[in-house]
Order: sequence, then structure tokens, then C-alpha cells
Amino acid sequence: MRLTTWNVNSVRLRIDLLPELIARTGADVFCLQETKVVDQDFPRAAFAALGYEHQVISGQKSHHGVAILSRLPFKTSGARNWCDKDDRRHAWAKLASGPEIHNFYVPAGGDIPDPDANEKFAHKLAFLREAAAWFGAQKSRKAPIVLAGDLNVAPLETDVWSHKQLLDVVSHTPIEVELLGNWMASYKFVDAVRHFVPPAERLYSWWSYRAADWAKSDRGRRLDHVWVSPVLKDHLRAAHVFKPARDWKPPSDHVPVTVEINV
DNA sequence: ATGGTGGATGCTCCA
Repeated sequence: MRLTTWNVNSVRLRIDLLPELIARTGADVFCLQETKVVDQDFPRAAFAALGYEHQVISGQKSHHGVAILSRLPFKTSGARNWCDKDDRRHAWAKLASGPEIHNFYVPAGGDIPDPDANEKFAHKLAFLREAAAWFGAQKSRKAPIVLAGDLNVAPLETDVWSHKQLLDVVSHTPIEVELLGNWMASYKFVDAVRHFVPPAERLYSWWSYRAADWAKSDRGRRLDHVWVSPVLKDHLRAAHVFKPARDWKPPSDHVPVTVEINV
């Protein structure tokens, strides 16, 4: 099974890139974030026509929004609210024969890395804590789970273009890195991408729109992740960050991340 | 130190 996570920054603007995306990733399952569209306007038919007829969509007007689009059938699927908000930031699907998939869009957190001064940052920290508590409370921590999404945290020093310069920049602050680590530990998740790419090697999945030349300045961050639960660790086959997508027209500021798992 | 761009929306917010 190949699973691709991609923050599309508007699914309707990115829809024409789908055939290329499918050709490049061979995805059986897509986890999309920032779809930015209400469910009734989601381009369901375009995905179905390409073979992704199993869909769970949780969107809202203008902001956020997630979707799982799959060639493989679901046994059950749904969406969940976090932090008592009805932001659409999480969808899940249990494959009929395969793992349970969770797709997350963690709050970006605003600009000021102080929860007292910035309620968006407070929300982000609360979200990370609540997610860790939720997975930690699962009765059996043995289910095969793939957790993917834009987690809006770059945990390793090599996940950002400058560890020192980003220590006080939201996405790479010590408290965010600690809370993301707690979330991983809550279910003993394994970072499926770093399983293949050594931590010493720089790796990014996002480059700001605000650079004159994103590739030349290369000030990226690895915000998009795929984690697997321990039982799937030995089933991991490959991981790939599809950097050329940053030059697609029109580009998302995030690129697709694909993981291949034997299931 | 600052502002830079892009998306959805509707004369601004969010990333």
C-alpha cells in the first residue's frame, strides 16, 4: 500500500495536478489537508473517476479541511473534533483489509510562540496534548495505525534550514518539539520517513511562498509526516518526499510525502 | 529588522 499525504492549500486549485500526482506517487490512499471547501463542493467525482472512490471528507468554508481518498475500501470511517472546536482537522478510516488511517491538520499556531500572548499558539499546544492523550488512552496499543498529515512541527534539527534561527519560530520551538514527541510516544509511533532518511540528512516538505526563489534560498521545513504504529515498522518498504511538486503550476507550499507499506 | 506570496473571500484573515 502506498499512502501519500499532501497539504494541497485548496483542493479545487490543485485538482488538475492529480493525474501527475498519481503517476509520480502511485498512491492507493491520499490524505489531504487544507482542502478549504465545504463537503458539498468537494470534487468527489474527479477523485472517483481516477479510482479513488472510497472517500471520507471533512471540510469547512475557506479554512482547514481534510480528506482521505482511497482505492481500497473502508470498513468504517469518520471525523473527530478536537479542543472543543469544530475546525475540520482530522479524518480517519479503517481499511477493510489494512490498517487504520488517521489524517491530521494540526493548527499552525500563529506567529508569537507564547501561549499567553497568542491564543493560536495556545490552541496548537492544546491540540498536541489532546492528541497525545487520546492515542495514549487507546485500550490496546497494538492496532496497525498509519498517522499522516501536516503536523505543523519540524522536530529534528535537520528538519529545518537553520535550527538556531528557528528555535523561537513557531513550528520548531522546544515546547512544540517536546509535545510532538509525547504524541509519538503515546502509541510508540515510528517516523516512517526518518526510518529511511537518516536524521543527519536535511529533509523538508514545505517552502514558503514568500521567497523569490524557493529552491535557491532553500529555507524549508519538514512539517508533513507519516507515522506508523510499532506492528507496522517491519512492514515499511519505502518513503519519499516529492520535492519537484513545489514547482508544479500552481504549486502548494507543501509537497507530497509518500510511504510504502506491506499490508 | 522587515517584508516578502498565495488562497478564499468580499473591502481582510489566515498561513
